[in-house]
Amino acid sequence: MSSANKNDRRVKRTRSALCQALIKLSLEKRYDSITVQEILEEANVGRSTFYAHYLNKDQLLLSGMPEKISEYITIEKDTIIPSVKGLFEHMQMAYPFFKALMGTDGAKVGLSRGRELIHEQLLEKLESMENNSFALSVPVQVAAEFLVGALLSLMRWWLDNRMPYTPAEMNEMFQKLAKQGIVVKIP
Amino acid sequence: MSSANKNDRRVKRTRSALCQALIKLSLEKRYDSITVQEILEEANVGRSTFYAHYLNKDQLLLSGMPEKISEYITIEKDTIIPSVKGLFEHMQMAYPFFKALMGTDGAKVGLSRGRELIHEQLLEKLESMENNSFALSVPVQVAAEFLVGALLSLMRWWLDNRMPYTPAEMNEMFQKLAKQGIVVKIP
DNA sequence: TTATATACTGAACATGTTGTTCGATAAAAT
DNA sequence: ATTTTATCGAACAACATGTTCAGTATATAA
Repeated sequence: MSSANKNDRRVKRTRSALCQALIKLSLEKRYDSITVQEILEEANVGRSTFYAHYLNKDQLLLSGMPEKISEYITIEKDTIIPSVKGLFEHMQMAYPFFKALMGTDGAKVGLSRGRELIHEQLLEKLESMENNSFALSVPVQVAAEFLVGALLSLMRWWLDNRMPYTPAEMNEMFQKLAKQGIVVKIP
Repeated sequence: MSSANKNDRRVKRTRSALCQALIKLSLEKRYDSITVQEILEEANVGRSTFYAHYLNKDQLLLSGMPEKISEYITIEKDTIIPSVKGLFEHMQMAYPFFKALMGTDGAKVGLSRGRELIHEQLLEKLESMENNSFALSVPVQVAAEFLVGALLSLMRWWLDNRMPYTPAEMNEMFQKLAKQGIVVKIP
């Protein structure tokens, strides 16, 4: 694969067209049910050209994924739990892509990779947190799994429901849930 | 499909063989990569017979899934968050099946259905909770998504890591995380 | 602008999977 | 023993995947 002179206009044009086509299609139907054939037709690209660039459909999707989620999950001054405001903002900006990637009918491979990235990042933050006058209520591994699952779930729900809250609100709620739990005693 | 005299010995034998074969295979390789052909060979069942019983591979898997998770997520006397001890116990008993269903390399359709069932159940419990001198810190929908994701994530992690804690311990940790959050201040 | 390099096309191909059909056979139920 | 029906197994069409190759179009660089 990989003809790969990334600066050649034709290469950029082809890759872009394929990526756009996949995203467009994935907003119309289940990711699993999308065939390479359909992508080719939508993008007006030849079959052999596709395989000159990507190994398969999944690799095409992953090629559009940022390498580091780190930049979007940050620790802010007076918070204990990492902030995910930047993450939701980024999702908002690239909504169709993330919908394709992690929506209910999205790509398993996308969710899987996303989970890895977020897990990595969150685990690091949690571990650094432990040296900071705070202790976890359960083993780090368990806390990390709990949080990753919860966060991914919220992300997905937010995408599926057309982003019903602002990124700031989502972050606030995530903070509250993670830090204080889901329940508040009535005074 | 559906020859469907469920009492016929042959039917029971065939269905059982197919189900066992799928589970066995899914412990050896990724669910996605398992073909009907392989299942047939493993189960020693004819191709046409398979399609007489199930629409496809996914339906075969789902046929082994309990209709109601309700029985395994219960509300106990002095807890606020529903208990998931029974759920983990049930997973322990049917470990290979649940590994196939929801392990990292498990079936997307299985996870998806599992999510629906647990979501339903958890939402109901949360709503009934609200009438009971407790309030949620965020909208019910958000809390439910958060909890479902977190729980599924823990379940999957627990299966992937060969059940490193007892069901009672998993329940305790889930309770703590959900009720009080992940962090505890050092005294 | 011309020359060269190379990305793209499109069709053909082998391979593998899916789901269906049907007559023959085996094994249940009665 | 007879009837009913589940299973077999082979053949089939439809479709998707990934590869190959000669011809064409189009960047880039001189």
